[in-house]
Amino acid sequence: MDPSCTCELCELKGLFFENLEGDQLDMICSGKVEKEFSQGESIIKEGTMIKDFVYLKSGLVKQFRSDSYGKEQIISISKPFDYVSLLSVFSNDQYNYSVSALEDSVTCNIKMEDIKSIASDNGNLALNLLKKMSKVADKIILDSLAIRTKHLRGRVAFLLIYFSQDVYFSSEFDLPLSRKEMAEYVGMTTENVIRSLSEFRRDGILKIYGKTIHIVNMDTLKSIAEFG
Amino acid sequence: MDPSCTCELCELKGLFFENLEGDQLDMICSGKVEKEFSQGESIIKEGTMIKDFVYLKSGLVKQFRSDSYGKEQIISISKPFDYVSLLSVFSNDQYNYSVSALEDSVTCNIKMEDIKSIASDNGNLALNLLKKMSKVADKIILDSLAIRTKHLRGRVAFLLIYFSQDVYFSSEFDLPLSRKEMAEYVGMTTENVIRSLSEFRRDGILKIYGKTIHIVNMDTLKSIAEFG
DNA sequence: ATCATATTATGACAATTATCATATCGTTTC
DNA sequence: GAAACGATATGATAATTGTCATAATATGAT
Repeated sequence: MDPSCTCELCELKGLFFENLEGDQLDMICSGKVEKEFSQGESIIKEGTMIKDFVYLKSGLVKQFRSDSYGKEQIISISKPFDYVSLLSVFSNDQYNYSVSALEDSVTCNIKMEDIKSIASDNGNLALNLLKKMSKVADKIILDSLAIRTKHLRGRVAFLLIYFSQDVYFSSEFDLPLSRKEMAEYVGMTTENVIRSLSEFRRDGILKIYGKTIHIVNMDTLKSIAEFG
Repeated sequence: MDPSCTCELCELKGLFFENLEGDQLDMICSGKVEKEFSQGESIIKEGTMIKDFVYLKSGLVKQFRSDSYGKEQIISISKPFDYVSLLSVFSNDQYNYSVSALEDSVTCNIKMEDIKSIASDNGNLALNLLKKMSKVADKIILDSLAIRTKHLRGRVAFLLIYFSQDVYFSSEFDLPLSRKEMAEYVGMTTENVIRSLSEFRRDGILKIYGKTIHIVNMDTLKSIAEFG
């Protein structure tokens, strides 16, 4: 094996390439390109040709698209170990969504041809991809159903809990989204996101310092996310 | 090859099993079970163990789940050539959704072990599955985003256009959903679905005879789906 | 520092949607 | 056929959400 290959040491190897050895790993390793993006930078643009299979090594990204009015809708937020160039990649030749960096991020890019050629030789890797993809797609669908049934306050609560429990593992964190982006994600207006946050602050559920959120009363917030 | 195998003649063979020959095709063929369901019958129940990979040979089905209030939400409607047991199948051990027949339907059921064992031997088949699955998941996500941005009348219009253009290929058809189910699909109340239909009738866009819908003015309906 | 600009914030009001009550129609059951 | 039931239908009203106006605060450029 190529001794200069660093993929063997990559903590994300197990994500897709568990069953990869020798020549196949060398192929991925020599063909891969790592790219860095600063906060706010565009990673993938809706409508461009798909050339690479992209996954996130570090940082946080949003996937989004424009609706028929030109307004942006956020489809999902992904952290490392989640896909980035997920769904369209195996069925389309161009991206259905855009992706951009919510925090400074690093991606690993592998040519689609390489992935496809290896997957067709290595069924276990293909099955692994299938498993991972279905999990990610499922989460997007279930989250979108969950959001749909909630009232506005519940949607904002849902989002705050997500950041606290799944992304930052703390009751205090900096929101990676503007109020406007939060609105684009949960399908409401910016004003109503702000109003919901203000109400939570007024009711002693949150402390808010600009983008910094401190969840004081998680239990109440959870019951709002569930029923309110 | 087993001469009694009928899979070779199945018009859906190309869907997933294009690249299947000899022993592998025999394995699928001898293990498969076809099942018939009458309109309204349950095909898959949320929460039960996944044993089979199921696809639809004929008919029409809905996939749905219950929200935290116990209310049903329809996730998607599938016709033949679309998946039935789509997403959860490769990542979960139990179903996240239920499936039931909107019309008399026939499914073909293949043991998950057989699919997995063949996919791990046959990367091209696995890639084919990946391609098909990502297409289906993508459609569900994009449809759900599209519905979310519309007002009530636009959602009902969207649904009617879907049935007319993608399922029945006619401007006159029998709705396979009750008004209540239509509401569960597009996220609104039954009363408002009925109201929207009544308005369309009043405005000369539709003729309605119970479950039979005749779209008289498709152009107007399309502009309502797009902007109204 | 100062200006211009975008984001956050709040209120008043309008539009949309849900809820509740009630009526009609069609189907099934006896 | 009559009774009972569920689906469809419509109106009145309440609740929710969006729109518009305006102000305060933060951010970035010069």
